[in-house]
Amino acid sequence: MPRTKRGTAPSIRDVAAVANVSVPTMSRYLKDPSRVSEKKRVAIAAAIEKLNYRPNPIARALALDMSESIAVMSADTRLYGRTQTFYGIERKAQEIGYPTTIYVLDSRGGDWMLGSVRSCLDRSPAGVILIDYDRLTDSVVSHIPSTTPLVIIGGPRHEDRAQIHLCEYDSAYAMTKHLLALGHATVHYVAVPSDVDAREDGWRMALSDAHVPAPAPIATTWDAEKAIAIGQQLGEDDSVTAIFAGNDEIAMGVMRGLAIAGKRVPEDVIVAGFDDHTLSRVWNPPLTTIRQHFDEAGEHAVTMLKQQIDDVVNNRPRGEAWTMFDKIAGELVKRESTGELARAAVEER
Amino acid sequence: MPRTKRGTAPSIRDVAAVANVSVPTMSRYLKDPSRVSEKKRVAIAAAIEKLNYRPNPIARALALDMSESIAVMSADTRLYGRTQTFYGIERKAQEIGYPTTIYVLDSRGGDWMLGSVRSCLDRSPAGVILIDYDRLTDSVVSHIPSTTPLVIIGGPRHEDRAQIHLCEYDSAYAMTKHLLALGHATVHYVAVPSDVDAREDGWRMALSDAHVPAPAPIATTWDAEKAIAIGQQLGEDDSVTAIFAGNDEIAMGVMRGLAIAGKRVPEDVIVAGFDDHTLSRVWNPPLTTIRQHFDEAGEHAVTMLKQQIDDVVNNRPRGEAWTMFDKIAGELVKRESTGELARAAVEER
DNA sequence: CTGAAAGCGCTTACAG
DNA sequence: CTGAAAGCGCTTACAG
Repeated sequence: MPRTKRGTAPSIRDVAAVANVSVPTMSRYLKDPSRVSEKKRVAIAAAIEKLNYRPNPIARALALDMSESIAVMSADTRLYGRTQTFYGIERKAQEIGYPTTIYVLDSRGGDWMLGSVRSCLDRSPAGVILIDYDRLTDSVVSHIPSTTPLVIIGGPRHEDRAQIHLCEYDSAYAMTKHLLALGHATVHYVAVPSDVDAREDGWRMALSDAHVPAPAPIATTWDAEKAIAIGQQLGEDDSVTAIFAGNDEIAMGVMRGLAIAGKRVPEDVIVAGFDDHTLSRVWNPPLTTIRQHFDEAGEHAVTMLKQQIDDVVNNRPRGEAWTMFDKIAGELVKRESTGELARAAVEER
Repeated sequence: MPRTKRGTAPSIRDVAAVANVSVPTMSRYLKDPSRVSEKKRVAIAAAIEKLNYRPNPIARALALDMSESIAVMSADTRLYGRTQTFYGIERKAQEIGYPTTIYVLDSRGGDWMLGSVRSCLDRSPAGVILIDYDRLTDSVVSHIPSTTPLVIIGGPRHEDRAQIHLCEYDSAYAMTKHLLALGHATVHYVAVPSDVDAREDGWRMALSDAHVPAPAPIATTWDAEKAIAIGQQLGEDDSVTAIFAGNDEIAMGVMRGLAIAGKRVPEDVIVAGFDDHTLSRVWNPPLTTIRQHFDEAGEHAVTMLKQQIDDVVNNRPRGEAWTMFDKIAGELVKRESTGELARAAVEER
C-alpha cells in the first residue's frame, strides 16, 4: 500500500518499542503524562523526541469518534462580516490547535444545505460554529444533535444553544436617534437582504419613538453596485436629507449614486452605514457607521465552543457553556459623512 | 464509550448484514459497484437506502492514509485577493465533494509556519492548495513532499510543481503603458508589501521601455488607511499627475489623500489600481484597474489538484497535472478615475 | 465474483 | 502504575 501522506512517519507502536513501554502506556502518557510513572515518563519523552513522533489525528478521531477540528458553517464567505468573523474564529482556533473546516451553506435550496450539514457531521468535528447573519440557516440548527458542541453567531435566539448576539437592533436604534438629533425630519433606510432584519427594526422603532413617520424602507441586494441606482433616485428627491444604509458597502453605493445625482455628502444629504468596513474610514468622505466587532465575536465563539468540547472530552454533562447567550455590542463611529464633525469644528471657532 | 458525533449511525457491517453480503463486498461496491454481481448490487443498494448509510470518512481516511479533504494554506484571509481565491476554491471543492480546511500561514516566524504545515500534513489531506500572494510561503513548498498533490497559486515559479500564474507583470506593464499613452510625463507607483513585486517590475519596465525616468516607488502596508498620507503627500507635489497603486484598496486610500490635498481625480491627477475590488466600481469616481480573476484561479486550482489526486488514488505515477503551469491573465478595466472615458465623451461631440 | 483475515494507528475498559 | 485484548469503521491483498 502506498504511504502517500504520513509516509514513514513513526506510529505509537514504534515509539513504544523505543521507550520500552506498551502502547496503552504511550496512549496514557499522551493524554496525561502524570498517569505514568516518572521513569517511563522520561523514557517516553526521549523516544518521542528521538523519533520526532506526532500522533496521527485521524486514528485518534476514529477511536474517539471526534476529530480535533472545528467546522464553520456560513453562507457566502466573501461578504465583509463573514470574512472578519471567520478570521477571528480561525485565529483563535489555531491558537488552541484546532484547524477549521468551512462548509458553505448556499441558497440552492434546503436539500443542498442539508447535504452540507450531513457531510460536516459525518466528519465528526469537535464542534461547529454557525455564522447566521442571514437566517438562511435556521433549519440547519435542528439537524445538529444537541450533544454536538455548537455556537451560533447572530441570528434569532435558539434557547437551548450557545449563542453570540451582536445587538444590531440597539445599534440601529442608536444610529437613527443620532441622525434625527442632527436635525433631520426623518431618516430613510436602505435595507440589507434578510428576512428578519434587526437593523431595520431598530431604525423603525427609533423613528416611532420620536413620533416621526417612517418612509418605506428600500430593499436591495448584497451587491453594492445595485445601490448606486438607489442613491441616484434618493438624490433626486430633495426631501431626502438623511440616509441610513443596512451596511457600509450599500452606503458606499448610495453615496456614489448621490454624487451622480449632484448631491454632496454631507452638505446636502448625510449618510450612515453599518459594520465599519475596512474601507469606510478611507471613503471620500469617511463614513459614519456602527463598528461591529466581528473578529472578536469569532474569537469568543471559539472560546465558548472549547468549553463545550471540554465537557464532552471529560464525559461531563452539558454545562452552562452550552446555552450561554453573550452580547458583543457595536459602537457608533462618527465620521465626515454625517457632517457633525465639520459642524462641531465650525462651532468651535 | 459515548457516541458523540455519528452516534448510532449504521456502519458498513450493519449494511452488510442487512444486504446479506460480506464487509469486503460492501467495500468493493462502494468503490465501484460494477465489481459486484448484479444480484448483490441491488441488495446492497436497497440496504443502503433502508439504513440511510453513509460511509465514515474518518475510517476511510485511516485505511487509505488520505482524507477526502483539501487543505488551503494562505496568509491573512481577510485581504481581498485571498478571500476571492478562497471562495473559488471552496465552491469548486464543494462541487466535487471535498471540504476545505484552512491553515493560516502567519508571519510569526518560520517556526510557527512550519508548525502549521506539519499540522496540516499530519491530517493527510487529499491535496493542498497554497495561495502564495506574498512570498511569505516560499519555504513552505519544500516541506510538502513531492508525492502530495499540490497546486500553488501565484508566487515565483516552482518548476516541479503545478502552479497558476496571474500574469501580474504583464498587466502592470500594460497599465503603465496605458497611463503614459494618456499623455503623462511619468507614472508614480505606490507599492504593495511584497519582497518581489511583479507589479512593480512591470511598471518599471514599461517606463524604461518608454524611456521615461522612474520615480522611486513608494512603499506602504496592506492597510489602506496608511495610504491616505501618501496620497496627501503626492497631492502636494504638482508634478505628480498619474499614480498607479499596487492594489485597489491602496488606490482608494491615495485618492482620499488627494482629495484632502485639494486635488481632483481625474481632472488634476489620474489614479489606477490593481485587482478590481468589488467596491472599485462603486468608488467616487469609479476606479480604473486590472481585473484579476481570483475566483477562477481558485476553481482552476481545484481542478488541477483533482487530477493529481486521481493519480494517487489510482496508483498512477505523477502525471502532467503535477507540473502544469497555467496562466490566468488579468484585464484592463477603464473607469472614470483615469479620465479617458470623459475625454472620449467630449471628443465625440 | 466473494469471504475470512489482517491491517491502518489510535483508545479504553479489564485484569493484574 | 501497567500490559494483553478488543474495538473504532473502513480497505486491501489473499484464497477460493
